[in-house]
Amino acid sequence: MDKIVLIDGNSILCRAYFGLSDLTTSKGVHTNGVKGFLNILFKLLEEEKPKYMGIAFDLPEPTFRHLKFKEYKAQRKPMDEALLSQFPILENLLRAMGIFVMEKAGFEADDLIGTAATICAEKGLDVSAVSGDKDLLQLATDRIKVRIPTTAKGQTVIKDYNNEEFAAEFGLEKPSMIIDLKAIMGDSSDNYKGVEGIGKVGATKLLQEFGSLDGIYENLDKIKGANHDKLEKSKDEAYFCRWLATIKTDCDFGFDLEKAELGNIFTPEAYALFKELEFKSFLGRFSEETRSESTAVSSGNVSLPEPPLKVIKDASDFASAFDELEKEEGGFISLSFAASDNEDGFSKEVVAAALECGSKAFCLITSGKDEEETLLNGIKSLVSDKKKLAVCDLKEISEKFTDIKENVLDLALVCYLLFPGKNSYTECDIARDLIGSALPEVKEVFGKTSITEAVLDNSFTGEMTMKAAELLGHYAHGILASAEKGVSELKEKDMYDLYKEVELPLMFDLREMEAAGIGIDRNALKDYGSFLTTEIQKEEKEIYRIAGEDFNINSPKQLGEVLFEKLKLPGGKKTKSGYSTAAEVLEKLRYEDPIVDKILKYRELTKLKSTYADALGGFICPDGRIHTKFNQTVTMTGRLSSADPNLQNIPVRRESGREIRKMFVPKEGCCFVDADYSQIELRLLAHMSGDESLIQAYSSGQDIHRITAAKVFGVEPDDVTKEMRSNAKAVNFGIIYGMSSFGLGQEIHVSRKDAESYIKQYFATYPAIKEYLDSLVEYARNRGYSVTLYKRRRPIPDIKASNFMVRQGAERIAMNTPIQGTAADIMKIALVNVNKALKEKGLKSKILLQVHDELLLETPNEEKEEVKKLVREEMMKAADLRVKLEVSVAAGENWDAAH
DNA sequence: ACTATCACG
DNA sequence: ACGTACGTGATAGTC
Repeated sequence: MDKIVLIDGNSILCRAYFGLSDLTTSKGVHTNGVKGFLNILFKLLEEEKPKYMGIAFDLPEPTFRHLKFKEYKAQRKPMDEALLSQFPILENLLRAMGIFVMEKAGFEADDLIGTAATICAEKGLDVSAVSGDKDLLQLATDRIKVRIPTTAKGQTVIKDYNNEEFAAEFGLEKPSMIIDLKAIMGDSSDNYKGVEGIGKVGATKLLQEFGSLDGIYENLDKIKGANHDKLEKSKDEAYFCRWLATIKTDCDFGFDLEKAELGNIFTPEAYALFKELEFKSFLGRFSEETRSESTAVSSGNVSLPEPPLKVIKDASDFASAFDELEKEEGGFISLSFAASDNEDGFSKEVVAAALECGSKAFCLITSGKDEEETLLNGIKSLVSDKKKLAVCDLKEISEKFTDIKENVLDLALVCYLLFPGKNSYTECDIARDLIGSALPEVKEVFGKTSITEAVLDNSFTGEMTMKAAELLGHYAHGILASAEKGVSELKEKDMYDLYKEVELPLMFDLREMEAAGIGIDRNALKDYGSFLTTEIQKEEKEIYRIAGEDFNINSPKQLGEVLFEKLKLPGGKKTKSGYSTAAEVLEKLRYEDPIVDKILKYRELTKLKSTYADALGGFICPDGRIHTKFNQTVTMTGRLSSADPNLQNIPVRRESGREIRKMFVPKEGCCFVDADYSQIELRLLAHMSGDESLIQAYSSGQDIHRITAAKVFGVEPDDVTKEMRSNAKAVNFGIIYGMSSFGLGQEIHVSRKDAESYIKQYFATYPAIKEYLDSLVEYARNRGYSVTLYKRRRPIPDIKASNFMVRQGAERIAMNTPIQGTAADIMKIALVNVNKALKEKGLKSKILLQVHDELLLETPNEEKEEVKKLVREEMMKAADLRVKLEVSVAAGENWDAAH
């Protein structure tokens, strides 16, 4: 049977707009609603595979009905400009995709859908009517299915209504009865009242008894008491509301089924618009052909003329290129490179480099280490204080450029500071975000993620190499064109120092750390893995025995069924897809059944085995060490992150996990020196808020959690119990996270009310902190972003969200980011200074890891005492605050022992 | 590609 | 009446 999907464009766009957090293109065009709309549209197309589709929009005109509506709707808040602006964008996009847009002056989208749905149902089509609210429900029949998608966190769930579902939810026989229901109960969103004093429950009861509004009034004398009077009084209003609530099914707007037939919606025109709207995730849906057809239409508009690119494959001709570049004027020479993996497993070899300066552009292609060296020396000879090297993401080859590190402008770092929170900082992103020009994506040109991969796969056939060279040329051009803008933007936002003094030198240091790697005891790791296997098998056996069946314990779905259905443990639904089996939930069921303990144990062991014991082994390089990647452009707060493997989440809290940590070992003749800031975030809170009593507590060197406990619980510091101290500690953490009483209560297992009183007491003790946190929210509200002591910014658009939950989340972020971010800044400064001091003193010690407030160094035994002292001092003096930064240092023969 | 879970700060 | 602490990354399971 052929199908038609009819969509209420207004209502779905609104729903998508409020469901998705703010999203704008680099030019500031709001697109979140359109994006959400498309998510829903694609989901519908996939689920239903309709032959026809129509999307209706309101186009009101001052007819009588609309005058009436206007009167009612005038009292609604005016629509956001950010939402309003997305209607024309969406309609254009739909038209470009060849989708039938239904609108006619003087008609509401509801009425157009009602009419189209009726016509189609009569023709025998299956109809799906899609709306973001329940207004369309009255249309539901066996033939017409009303579908209501909800968007939460980018995820779309669609609820369907036929006769049955409707009856189950509303307790009314037929969907059409919703008209009468609304007539009585009114509709607050449209601001009409219906019968005053009768709400949903009362109205439903009346309709169940009398069948319809007419039925009710025909039997008015049978209705006793208050309802009788209310109904009598509001009769006119009720009938008027029924008229308002009725969706018309006979609008004459010339509905033509043929026009609604769907063709290929992924047209070249649509592709161009998708690109313009920067919907990268959707681009993959377009075919290769469409893409190339479209790129012919929408060419990039780089703001400088692109010089012709000379490709040089013969290294003996490199010198002439360098000569020509040397003569060019300009503050920057740009570099875009392709690098292949070396056999050591972590370093790279530059195999091609595009360079552009002034009006000259070259792409130099190398083969072999010697040629690489010629290339690198040539590049570096061109760079000076007056002509800086502009690049994107130099880190992976930065060890080759340490001699010119002062004169590097890494635009990936620049753009991270300017626009944190993006998921990538490629040349394409940079050129787009800084100068609004569109560079071709690697993926579009090669269908692969990296140029090297594409080129090497094709074993350097001439054609592929030329294509790669050309692409690198575009990138070098985009980078050169973006460099000035990047610097001026940084300066305007007062972040140039942060870039020059912190992020740029840090990049070189991080690369040193990555290259150094860390030693790990391969055999111990393997043995522990085997041990875990036998332990896991024991637990598994017991679990199956108690459950009375074998099942996949790793599947939350199956586990939930066993625990809550088969074994009937108490605990209801918690997550979207079923029962929650998180440790937090299971912890409370410990005493209900011995299986729970075993599952917790099983989880602990399998986590250790799969994420650590097994996985880490796979990262050991030929040198016997693990070389993690420290990402410098990932987090929203300014922290680093570690990946491949993540060495910032190696277990420490439990003994079983610390076994893993013990396997990280220094090389022969060395020990580990581990230094960590003690309570840096709380100390920062004291400094930044200026709260005298917290500052005082710190400067007198007292146990801060104990002091807090004494003040919050109203006892002498000596009378603070263990439990009071640990609760106070949770309060201290909570403050940093912008806590809610609910969250705190959850964390320390007390009622929301008790938690509330702790918080109240805390703020009474430290009044300046309350003021400070409020001021952070106020700041973010006024400026749309938060800022750290060192001027790092984080945009917080949701601070103005109309959705309470979303806004409150943003407020917590506004409270946390300046603290967490400043701590991150300070650690970065400390890291750079420690590394500098080590070098100045000619020490051989190396920083291996950074774990947010901790540095791990590998130190020759004879340097141990000197390095301990040096690291501690450098970390302490990284920032000069009203509260002294305390650093604890220790040495050990493995990471656990040093910590 | 997304969810649930859990490791760390 | 909502549904709730901040920031990451990896795994296994499910779609």
